[in-house]
Amino acid sequence: MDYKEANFTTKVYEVVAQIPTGRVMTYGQIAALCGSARAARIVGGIAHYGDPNLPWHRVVNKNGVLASGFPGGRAAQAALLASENISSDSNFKIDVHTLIWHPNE
DNA sequence: CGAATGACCAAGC
DNA sequence: GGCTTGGCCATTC
Repeated sequence: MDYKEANFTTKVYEVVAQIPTGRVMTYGQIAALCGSARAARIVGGIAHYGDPNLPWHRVVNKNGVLASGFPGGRAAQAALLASENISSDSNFKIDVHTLIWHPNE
């Protein structure tokens, strides 16, 4: 992919699409990578109105808990995560210390 | 084009 | 310690 000339939404698509299996990212992290550290809500908005083919199930909030408005509920998202060896607890919370990934590692 | 929304975050009570 | 309020900023109607 090319470098600049990308709108916020386009960058979010790229970032989310590049999250490796078995890893997750936070909305704030993605927003910061896209140029607006405070635009975490926008990432969520894109997730709702944007491309449904992207692995949004790998995106969680800063607390390490699965998002709320996921189609089918958090149980559906947890099931997808379980398919990728990501374990979530009874509160749909994941291990932020281990599973959070960032592209520069 | 203007106003409202939103899958969040941080601070306050 | 958990719940409520306000602010953020791009996208959508």
